[in-house]
Amino acid sequence: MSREPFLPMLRELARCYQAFEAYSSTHVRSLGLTPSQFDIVATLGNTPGMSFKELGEKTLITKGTLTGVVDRLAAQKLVRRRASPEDGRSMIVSLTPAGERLFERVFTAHLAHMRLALGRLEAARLAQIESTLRGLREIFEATDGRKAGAR
Amino acid sequence: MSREPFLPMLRELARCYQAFEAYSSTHVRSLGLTPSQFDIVATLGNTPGMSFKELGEKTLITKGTLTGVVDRLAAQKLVRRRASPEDGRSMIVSLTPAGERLFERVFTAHLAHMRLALGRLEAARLAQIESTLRGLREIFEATDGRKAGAR
DNA sequence: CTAATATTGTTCGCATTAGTACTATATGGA
DNA sequence: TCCATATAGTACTAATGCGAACAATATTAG
Repeated sequence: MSREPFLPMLRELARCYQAFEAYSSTHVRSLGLTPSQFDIVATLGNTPGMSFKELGEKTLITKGTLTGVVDRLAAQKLVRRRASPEDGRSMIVSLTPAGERLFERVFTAHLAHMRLALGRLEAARLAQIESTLRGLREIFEATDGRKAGAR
Repeated sequence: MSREPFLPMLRELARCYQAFEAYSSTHVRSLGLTPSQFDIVATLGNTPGMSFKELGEKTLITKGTLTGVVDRLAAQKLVRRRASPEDGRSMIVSLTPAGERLFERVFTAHLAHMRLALGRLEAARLAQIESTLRGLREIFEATDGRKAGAR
């Protein structure tokens, strides 16, 4: 068979992320937003707005997807686009007043929901988990996938 | 602001999983499969087949999605459905001979690719990461999201 | 046995996702 | 200046992904 010692760990990574997503997104959807829409509203809250590029980096949504998600939020009058005064290629996305109100309501509720699950974890434990995750992420980011055949 | 101590950890969880997905799926796609298709082929490899329910549980793909993914694999003659002899509601999915050949080729290549990134991690370190992830997952699974308002 | 209930897989609607090609604009160097 | 290249966002395609409704079959209460 395979006998690769890292497979159980990878399986647990996928299951852990799925469990987080299931816990978080069920609540987000009950508030009337998709997870992506929530990410965007939460990221734009209490900011003067930002470019698609910056918004994509913060939310981990690729630009092709972002166009569509912002389109649907704009159709609901929750965000607005305006041209960047500095870069003719760039668009600034920001919350409308209705978007700000939604942000206040939904972000607070979602924080409370997450606190339900994670509120009992101590700071040191949180830091340890975060450090473990960062270490693993850096391994993937540092590995050059192009030389897949190399030893 | 928020000042929730768990937010940085959640952000790192999302980034870590994304980095894994990016590393893994780029390679899988270069082999001609989508990540979901690869998961299914890898799960069915070296088995006599299994029901949609079991396949969905192992791959973390929900049943509604699974129908479509299996449809597309079946259109490529890589998997086949047959009725379960035990349960009239249930379908058994298994690899065709072409699917078996694909499994051998693609699974081996993907393991090598993952070994590139993770091969240097020691067993103890892997176990520690896995344990951290399992602990976090169990917190999400144990928390009843329905009483979101409760203390 | 029979009605109520649960489970399995499919279908549907809607939204996201990655990848690629494309347009418009910026930026660099000759 | 002018050209080559890089970058920002959009358009497009194909494939997930989830939730809800559905038909067929199984299970259980009575």
